[in-house]
Amino acid sequence: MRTCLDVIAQHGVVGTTQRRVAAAANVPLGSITYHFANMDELVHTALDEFACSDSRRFVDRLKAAPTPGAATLAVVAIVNERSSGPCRDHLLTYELYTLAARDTGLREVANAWMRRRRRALEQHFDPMTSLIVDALIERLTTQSALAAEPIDPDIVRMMVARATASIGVDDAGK
Amino acid sequence: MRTCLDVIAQHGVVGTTQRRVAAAANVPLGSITYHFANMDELVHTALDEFACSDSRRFVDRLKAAPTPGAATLAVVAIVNERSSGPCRDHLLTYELYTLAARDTGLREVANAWMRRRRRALEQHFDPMTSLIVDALIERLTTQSALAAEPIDPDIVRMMVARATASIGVDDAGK
Amino acid sequence: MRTCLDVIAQHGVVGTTQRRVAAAANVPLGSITYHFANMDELVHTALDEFACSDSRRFVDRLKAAPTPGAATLAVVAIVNERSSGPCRDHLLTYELYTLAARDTGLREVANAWMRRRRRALEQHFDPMTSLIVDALIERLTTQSALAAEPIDPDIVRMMVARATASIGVDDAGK
Amino acid sequence: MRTCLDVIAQHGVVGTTQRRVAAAANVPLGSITYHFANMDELVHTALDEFACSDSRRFVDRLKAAPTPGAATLAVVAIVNERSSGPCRDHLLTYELYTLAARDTGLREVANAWMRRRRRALEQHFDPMTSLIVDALIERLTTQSALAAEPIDPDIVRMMVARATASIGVDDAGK
DNA sequence: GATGAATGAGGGTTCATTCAT
DNA sequence: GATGAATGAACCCTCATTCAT
Repeated sequence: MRTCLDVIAQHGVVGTTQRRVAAAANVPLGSITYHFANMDELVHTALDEFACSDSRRFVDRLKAAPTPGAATLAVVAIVNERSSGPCRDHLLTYELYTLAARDTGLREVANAWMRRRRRALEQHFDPMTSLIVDALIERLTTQSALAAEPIDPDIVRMMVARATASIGVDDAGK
Repeated sequence: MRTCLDVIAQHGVVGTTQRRVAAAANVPLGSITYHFANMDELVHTALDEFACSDSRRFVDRLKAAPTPGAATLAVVAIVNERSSGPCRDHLLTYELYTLAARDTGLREVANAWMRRRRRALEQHFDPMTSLIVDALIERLTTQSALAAEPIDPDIVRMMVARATASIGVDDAGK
Repeated sequence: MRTCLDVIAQHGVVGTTQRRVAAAANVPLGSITYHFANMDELVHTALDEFACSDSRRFVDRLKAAPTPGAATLAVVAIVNERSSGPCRDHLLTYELYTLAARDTGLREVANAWMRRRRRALEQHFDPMTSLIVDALIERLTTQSALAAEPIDPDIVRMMVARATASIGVDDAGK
Repeated sequence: MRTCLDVIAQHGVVGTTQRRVAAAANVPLGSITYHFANMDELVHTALDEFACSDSRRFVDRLKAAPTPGAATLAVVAIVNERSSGPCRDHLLTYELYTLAARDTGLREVANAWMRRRRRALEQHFDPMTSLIVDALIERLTTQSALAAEPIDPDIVRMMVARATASIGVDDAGK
């Protein structure tokens, strides 16, 4: 099952075939169609699991932060990790988005995923800031995935600080 | 050529075949392989053109804004339009991102696209704010594309205002 | 077992699979291969039973006729029933013929079936007439199964009368 | 195309696959699906052609007979040929019947075929006799195809004579 | 004895690509 | 230059059959 996600990450949904998954997982070809009625069901199940496990990691991380400041650092860490490491998660994220735009079933998966991330952020920040921070995380990840060189961690820190700082300012204004 | 983008938007890169494009464009099948060496080249060319024309519209729109306030309004308008209308542009955007994550050639196309958008924003905002605003635009667009109901325009206005407002505050602090 | 015949009648031998039979009979899939060594054996057994029960009905019916005239009426009734009702029997008959033409085992089944029918007729008619009547029954059944509208019962009566009448003439000549 | 009929005759519609037809015809596999949209279309087309050419031979033969007596001899000849030679035609006939019982498109093909045969007979005999003779032809053919040993030509002659003779008798009675 | 999970061969079909016209 | 007929590789999927339970 995780193998399927690896195949999707490597070849894209476009290049994900039963044969490739079966070969990568070292299981007979027939077992794929035996356990999953459809090719669609296979991809759906795999991406669903990805969305769940990925958001769980995200949520756990933010839950562990005691203060907004710590939460900010956690966000910075998340972005930096994604920027540096292999972009498997980022690739899968975009495959999910792309399919979700057309497949009603996956749409709810993607929605739930975004919702969970936002809720985790809202434990530390107000809703608007949370959405902005979430947007920033994704944008920075995308940028570093596409850019030739990784983003400077310092810049990431500054950007996240700026995005979260606005609350303080805003709250002060109230 | 534009027909190809329509096919991609409708069926995804996954479901884009020479036959479908040829049929949709009312051109003979052979002409596809005649003008484009590869299937990849066809998709590449089409998405390249999309990235150019889409960013051109974006840039023109911001260039027409005389003040940062007007630019803010322009951004709000852009988000609202994308949220309400058919999501063709959004679909193509994600197809582009997804392919770009794997295809070196398209990566540069996507990079250039993001760069152009950011530069357009930087005519009115500082670089960090620009990136945040850009992130916000994309996030809101994605959200409305996946959500069942469109986002409330008022909320969009408030969010963009918040994102752009931070500069003023920040600048004031300096 | 009767369920298997239903499946054959509905989908043809072409579309008869163990899964379909098992599902239709509400028995576990494994029980099919457990009781029948082969798929062929299953079909063979089913068609054999059909041939037996079908010819038994035919024979009983003719045996009940006291005179050649009553036998003629019985034949007319048989044709009319087959023409009007659901063509399950006719479908199975043709599946049997088609398979028998290639399968030696089923060939004997089909032969025995035709023999029994002929013998039943020969209780009332001479051999030649019996064969002609048998031929007529089948032809009329086929025709009504393929035709859009059922055959007029009156015509059936006349045709059968004509076919059987020849004996009288023949016998008179002797 | 004729090769397809050969494959059907040899393996039955059950065992007729694109690969087998392609191999038998010495054409590439792709050409099958290129020229025929469906597997069904292939079989339909092939059986249609068979029905046409077979009935044409039948019709031509009867048309060449100058008198009812000559027609009777022609019928006997037809039955005898079918009984002795390879049963290709008989096999195809039954495949056609079996499929026609379920496929609306082929049903018309089978109907037209039977109609043409009957019309040819009606040039020499009255309608009822024609139908009886037609039935007899088919029954004798079936019988010889399924029987171990071929039918005695003399018996065939007598049976056909009996079937056609009835008219004379009947007409005399009027 | 009875079951159903597992297998892999083979099915129809789609498709990018080639090349004679 | 432009076309579409032709090709065969590869796809998803169905299925009879096996065998551990």
